[in-house]
Amino acid sequence: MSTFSTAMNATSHYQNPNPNPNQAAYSSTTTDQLNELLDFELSDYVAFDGEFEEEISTRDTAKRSENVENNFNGSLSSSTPLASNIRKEKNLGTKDEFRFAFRTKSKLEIMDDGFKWRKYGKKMVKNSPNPRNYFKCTSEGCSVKKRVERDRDDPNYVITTYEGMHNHQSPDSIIHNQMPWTLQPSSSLQ
DNA sequence: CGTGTTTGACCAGCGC
DNA sequence: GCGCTGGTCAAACACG
Repeated sequence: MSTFSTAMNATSHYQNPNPNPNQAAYSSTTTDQLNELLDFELSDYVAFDGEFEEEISTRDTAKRSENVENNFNGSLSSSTPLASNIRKEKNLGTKDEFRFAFRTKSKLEIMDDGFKWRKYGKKMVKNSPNPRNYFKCTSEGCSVKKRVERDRDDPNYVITTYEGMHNHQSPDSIIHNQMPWTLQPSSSLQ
């Protein structure tokens, strides 16, 4: 199966097995409302099919983020506010693993995406002054991982990469019956 | 005491 | 083979 098609379903039909881009919020609220509710902006995200290239999420981000933010701030109610932000990576490998990365303007590195994560590592990476944090989903039998790091080009942005697919519902969505991937800045995790 | 974080050590992959 | 780098492990630690 194509994992990219899964990603496309996720972006167009809210069937993302992973949390994320709170597109629903985009389509139903104004920028001001969003800014009031959330102190971050989703600025970019990338769906991967197969092999993931680390550089993709930071490559040329300055230019793209400008475009994205202009879109976001100027035409939020347009029909395709995110269309230009979806990028398909070449399928360079045969791995079936689902990977999904996006870039968020946020003061906080940790997004409360409804899932429960356990931090298992922190590493300084080459060519970046900021450490990369490694998380695993704590749900039993779920091996989804995510990496979180600040954009080396613009520390105001946080790059989050999800790897794998959740085999369960978001606990938060069960409790609150809300979109499971609605992101919220979290102060409960450090 | 249970749960989650920190952090140094370890391992695997890759380029030379 | 060796060194570099990214990713993971696990013991120690912190906290409620």
